[in-house]
Amino acid sequence: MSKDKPAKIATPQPVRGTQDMLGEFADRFAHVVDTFDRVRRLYGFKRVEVPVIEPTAVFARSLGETTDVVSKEMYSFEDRGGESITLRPEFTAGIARAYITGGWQQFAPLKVATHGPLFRYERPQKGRYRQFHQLDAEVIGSDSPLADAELLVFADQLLKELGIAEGVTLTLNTLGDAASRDAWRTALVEHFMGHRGDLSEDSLARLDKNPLRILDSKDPKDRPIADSAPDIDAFLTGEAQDFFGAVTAGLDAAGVAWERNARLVRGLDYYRHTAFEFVTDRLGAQGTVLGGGRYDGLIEALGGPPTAAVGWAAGIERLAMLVDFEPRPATDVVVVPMGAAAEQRAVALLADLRQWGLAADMGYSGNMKKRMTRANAVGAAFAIILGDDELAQGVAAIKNLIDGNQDNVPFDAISDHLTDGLSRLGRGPLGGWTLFAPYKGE
RNA sequence: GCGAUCAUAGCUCAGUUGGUUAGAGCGCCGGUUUGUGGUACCGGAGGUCGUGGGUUCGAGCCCCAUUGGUCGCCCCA
Repeated sequence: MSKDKPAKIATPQPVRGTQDMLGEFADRFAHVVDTFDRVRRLYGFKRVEVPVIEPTAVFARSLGETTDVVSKEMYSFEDRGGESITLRPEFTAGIARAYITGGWQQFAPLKVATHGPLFRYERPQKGRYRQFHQLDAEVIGSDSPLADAELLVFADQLLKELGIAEGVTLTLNTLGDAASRDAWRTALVEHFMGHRGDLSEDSLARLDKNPLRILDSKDPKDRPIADSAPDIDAFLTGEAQDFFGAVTAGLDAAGVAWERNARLVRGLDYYRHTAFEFVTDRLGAQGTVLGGGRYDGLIEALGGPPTAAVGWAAGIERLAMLVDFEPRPATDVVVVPMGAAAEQRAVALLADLRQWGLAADMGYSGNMKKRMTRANAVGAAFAIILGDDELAQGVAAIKNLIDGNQDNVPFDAISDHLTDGLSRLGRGPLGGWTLFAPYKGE
């Protein structure tokens, strides 16, 4: 080992497509989750937690072996016991598995919500990560269109409370029941076969794997062929038609705006009937902010009893990017002690402030000037200055950092002084958010 | 898996056809103000120009490779 040139330690880089969040984006992220958690209670959805890892079969069987997610995007590995384990690429399959193995049939119809990290081995780009995060809501064990409608009204209210509903539209389609879907699929394959030569390369591959996906192809070559393809409407059974009608009637009754998009399909195999996406043009190539649909066949495909279910998921990062907000300053009051005696008294005062519900802080070190500078930098409304002079008089010097006024306040009047001052400034006593968007708080 | 594009200080960036000691703003530290922040002025620290090769008398700049970021295709939230 050389003494004058120690080998430089190479810092490990973060895994591609993962992100560290600090400051503003972390605040936005938390705000999305907080809002979801509040709204979800209004709709009676229970919080559930499910594992981040599942046996690979949970996803392979439910999403469809040929889907991209399963065939090339899963983080799978063998554990020490030789079992194939996969980091969840979505929530629905794991929740369906839990429903079966946990005996949750007894609670049907069951409304559950969760959120957390998901993993997909994809090329990162705007609004797309290898570890990403979703909000998720499911209604399991009901074949009523009221469940579909309720879920959509829930999603709509969530987006409104996040203040992003204006740039986002709900697009809706039906894939029909199994019989409708099969008949439609056959007709589509026939139609596309007739135009084989004119299809894009990607769509030729889709013709084998998932012909429905040709319908929403972005390739201009495909558009005329896709646009002239038959809609599902002609193939819908009477029941399927009634079902879709009931869903849209529910939306209309609840005042939720929607658009029919007959070209909207879903990539995963398990979807039936209702399929929907809330889309925006503000996220580059990633238009979908929240998506889902009905998946009546999934639980059976996992070996459970025939069970109807609907659900949706929303990308937290994508929502967080759309949210337009100003974080409220995190600290209201900063305590500035001078000298050892004052610091002891200040520690006691700091504990009181926090117990009164004020967002209060005190630096670990620094002279007065430094501490005042920091108090200002964090956006505090008040600095409480404690030195020997104040201790001798039994007062604290409280400086209003907004208008610069300073008062000597007896210790027993500090609480009232601060509370009054904060309310005059429009700051509530507890940490919260001041939003441009309508947000009513708890 | 494919394509485009970028990489210079903690951050955002400038760097002229290749030419001495690589610059700015912000931030940080110190001072003007040894008990007072936000404005102003003065000073300071901080960079092996992503990494490795090559061309050249000479490379931040040109060439090749590699890694990473960003954006797009596929697919998806």
